[in-house]
Amino acid sequence: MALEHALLVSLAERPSSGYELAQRFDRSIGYYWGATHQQIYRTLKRMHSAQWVTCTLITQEGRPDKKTYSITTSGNEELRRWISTPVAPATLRDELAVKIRSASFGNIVDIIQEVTHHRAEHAERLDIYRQFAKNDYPNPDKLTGAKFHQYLVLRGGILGEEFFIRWCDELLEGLSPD
Amino acid sequence: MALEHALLVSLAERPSSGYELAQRFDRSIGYYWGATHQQIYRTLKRMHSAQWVTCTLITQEGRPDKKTYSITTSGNEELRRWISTPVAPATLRDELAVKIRSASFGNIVDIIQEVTHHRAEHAERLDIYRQFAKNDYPNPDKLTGAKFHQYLVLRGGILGEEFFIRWCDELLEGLSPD
DNA sequence: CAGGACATGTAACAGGTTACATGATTAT
DNA sequence: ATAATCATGTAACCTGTTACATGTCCTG
Repeated sequence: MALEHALLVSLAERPSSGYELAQRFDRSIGYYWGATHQQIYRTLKRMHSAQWVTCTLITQEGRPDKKTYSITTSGNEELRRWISTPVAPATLRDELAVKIRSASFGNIVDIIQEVTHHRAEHAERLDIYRQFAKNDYPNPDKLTGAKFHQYLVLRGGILGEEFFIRWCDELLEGLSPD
Repeated sequence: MALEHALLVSLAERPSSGYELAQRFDRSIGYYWGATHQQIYRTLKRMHSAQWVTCTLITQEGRPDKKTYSITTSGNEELRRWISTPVAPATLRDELAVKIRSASFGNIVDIIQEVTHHRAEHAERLDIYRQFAKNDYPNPDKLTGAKFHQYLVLRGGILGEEFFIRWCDELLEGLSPD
């Protein structure tokens, strides 16, 4: 399961609370592997039972207490083990495709509208990613190590949104409201 | 939920058994919305309770009996309703991205090998889709109706696999075994 | 004073995966 | 003989989503 390992990587980079991890999953990591805070809290608990992480309660004043998780030696081992274990290549899974296939059985105008909306959302995400690339990785050629790997993932996000937009454009070109 | 509606479209095209639907999900439909036979049987049962489909037991000789499902009027209504109800745009979800991000914490050679393997699988799928396009849709400009919509979905599959391959190429160019 | 940030959680449910089970016919 | 195709299912499990719950501090 990738969520556990995504959390392990995050914790290997720096110890964090569930709340902080959830925020990082909204930015950056979550761009290719989403998770809600509930999922994260639940998974952290399981990882704690497995002793992949330790948990320290930090009492704070003026703010709610928090729990800071850190990766353990056995968590690091698990991460290495997982990295060297092949996973299945991703498959596309877009509900829009199901709708396109059923276009003849419904209202074509509604479908065109929806494709337009999807295109806009993908374009918005692409914009965010490009901003991100510009601000955080201005000189990608000079990057090394973890930072460079993060950049490669961001590139995946950019190429992915470009693909979605191109497909939406083909759809809009092909579908006509007759 | 898209699986129900993908099955409704399939049944709107022609009445089928769960087994036949599972096969079509291996080909064509499953290229963008996968489902195992267990999922399909379970979902058909639910759809039957909802009266979106009718079920006829066909006794066969020399072969196991089968159940043929057909879409009902209320199933057609549900399909139309769903088509006109917006769904969220797809998000990418690739475990490979998680691995790339954790590349510094594991064996880089293993990761390069895995990217190579993913690239090969995506290239294989792309090949299949292109064959499919060539055989089943030789003159896309002249297509109309449902057949054209199917072609547009296949285009999505082709563009998607091209994207994955391009990303894998960037990864392989960027990652070096030091 | 309202709303957002901080911080963690329970509970119910929906959807997807994996393993196991059965059993006839046909092709190699 | 062995495997593949046809055909349907149960059961357990894992993952993901949605709603609800609590309570403080800070900012506008």
